[in-house]
Amino acid sequence: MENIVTIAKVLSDTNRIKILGLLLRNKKLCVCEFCDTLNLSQPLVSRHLKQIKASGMINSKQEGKWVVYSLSNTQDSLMKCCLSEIKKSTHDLPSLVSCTR
Amino acid sequence: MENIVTIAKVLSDTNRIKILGLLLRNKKLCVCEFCDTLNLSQPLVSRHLKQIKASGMINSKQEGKWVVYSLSNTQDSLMKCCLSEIKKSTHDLPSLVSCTR
DNA sequence: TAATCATATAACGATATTGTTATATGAATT
DNA sequence: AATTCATATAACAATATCGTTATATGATTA
Repeated sequence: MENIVTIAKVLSDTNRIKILGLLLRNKKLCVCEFCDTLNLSQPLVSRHLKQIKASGMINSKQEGKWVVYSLSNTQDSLMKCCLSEIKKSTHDLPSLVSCTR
Repeated sequence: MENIVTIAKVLSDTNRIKILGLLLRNKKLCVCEFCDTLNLSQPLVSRHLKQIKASGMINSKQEGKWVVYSLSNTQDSLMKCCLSEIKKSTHDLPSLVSCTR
């Protein structure tokens, strides 16, 4: 039951859905790519990423100056189901503003 | 995307999960049965039911003195997936305290 | 029609969440 | 070593949510 609540809390915010939607279409993304693509402030994105990560849905890795986030490859059936729903419902996200440095 | 957020908000509270869990095992239940079975106050249950109903997951019907709630029969794939998860994770709910009048 | 029963709503305090601005940290570059 | 770049954290106001107590509503029963 706690697992459901945990996932549900992650998915109960539009910006976090968008972040996950972007990750479904791009293997790995750094923080500034979320910011620039979704037009969200950097601290806001950082905190959302932290919340999502706490649920186990994504993980992060330092790569040079950047911290790169990607989807965890989960076996959890609810997560898989939710991710497929997110993919369907985020087809209209702005196209990626890449971090080119 | 709003559909996901709507469902997620419903599922982001343990008591609402329990309410749905009870409804998965009992076709129709009146408010006092939720209260007595889950040991929750009547106003709290009423409000949770109202929130769940607003999402379309359940519906209600006046039956004499009672208002009886039941699951909507939805085609929504996310809802179906979530309900099946809730069923799995609520196997340990207290046994129903029926309304006997 | 008055009383009772079942449910809904209102009002409240406590806590959580969101987004903002300011600042800290930590890695790379100069 | 100092600066710059990318990210994280802190502090804050605004809003939302949870659970409680008190009360209103609406249907049944006496």
